[in-house]
Amino acid sequence: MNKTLIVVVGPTGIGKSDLSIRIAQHLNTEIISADSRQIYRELSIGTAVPPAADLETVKHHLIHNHSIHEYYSASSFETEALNIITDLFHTNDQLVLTGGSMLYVDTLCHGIDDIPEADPEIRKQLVVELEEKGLDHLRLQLKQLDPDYYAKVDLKNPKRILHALEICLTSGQAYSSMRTAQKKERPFRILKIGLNRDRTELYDRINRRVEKMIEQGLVEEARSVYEFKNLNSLNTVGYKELFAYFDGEIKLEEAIDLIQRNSRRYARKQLTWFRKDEAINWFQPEQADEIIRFIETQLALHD
RNA sequence: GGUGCCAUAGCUCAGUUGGUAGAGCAAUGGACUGAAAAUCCAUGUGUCCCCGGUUCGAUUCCUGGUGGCACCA
Repeated sequence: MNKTLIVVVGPTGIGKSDLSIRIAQHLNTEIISADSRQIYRELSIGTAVPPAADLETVKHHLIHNHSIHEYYSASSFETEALNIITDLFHTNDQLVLTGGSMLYVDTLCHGIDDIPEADPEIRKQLVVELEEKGLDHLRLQLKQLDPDYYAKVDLKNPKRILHALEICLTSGQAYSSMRTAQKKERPFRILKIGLNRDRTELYDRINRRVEKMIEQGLVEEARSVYEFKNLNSLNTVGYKELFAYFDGEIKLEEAIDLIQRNSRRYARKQLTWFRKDEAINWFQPEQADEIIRFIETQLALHD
């Protein structure tokens, strides 16, 4: 197996994009993005899509390749990313995957269970039931249809209950019977690089980056998609807070503060997730040279 | 310089009729398999500004000090 996928992870605003470009240039290869919001072509500023110059320097995949109106999921990502990767490995021995969407990275590295897509009508119906009759009502249904999953699911999390239920109702089978939790083997090697830095510095950078986004026109970008604010794709830090401002619920200053706070929390959540992944080799952002050397060493080991 | 008010968690403040204290926000830890930048759970010890006094006991009352604010000179 002489094909290697170099996976760059870390919290938002840490410098993953710059490092990935550096690595891709060094290896003369391309980058696949694992970012659940950069895939939307209607969004650029608030999702921190790399500048055009960077996108020209190194070829990037899975950026701006969908619309906010399309259905998308971790499973869609697995399929798309795997197709591109398989294809590119015909001409490259190494590829770079970079992104902060924890579940997407995980799905690509380890796979996700083969579960049918939920019937949109059933989902719609369940959402109505949740609103009108409450979570208890859905819980009871799940208890009957899939007692095994009911026993281990987070019973306070509406999304978990609703999803399990919609799968049971769509497929006629228990959701838990389709959950294998088996890790898929990939026909390539995965080398994970994690980026982290002092928490205070990271937060400073995040705060400043948000201010820069505002200067670059984030308010206008958010306004251009305001009419679709109920789409899931727009339930996103940087947009939802500005929608509240457009609705007259908060002042612009408050919206900006909230974007900063929610970005900080997102970064913390990413770190919580990545921390438990023992395959990650951690570095500081300014260690680019060391990282390149580390990758070279690791690649040589397997030749 | 004088007078008055204030000093408690990272911030804004509440409170203890004297028995060493708690809200909001911020922050932190965790969960996570088709909505994941989503969704959900959990977490509050801090010289109660400092020295001294009264008291069995002071963060609380008193003297002095320091710092801040306001007003008067």
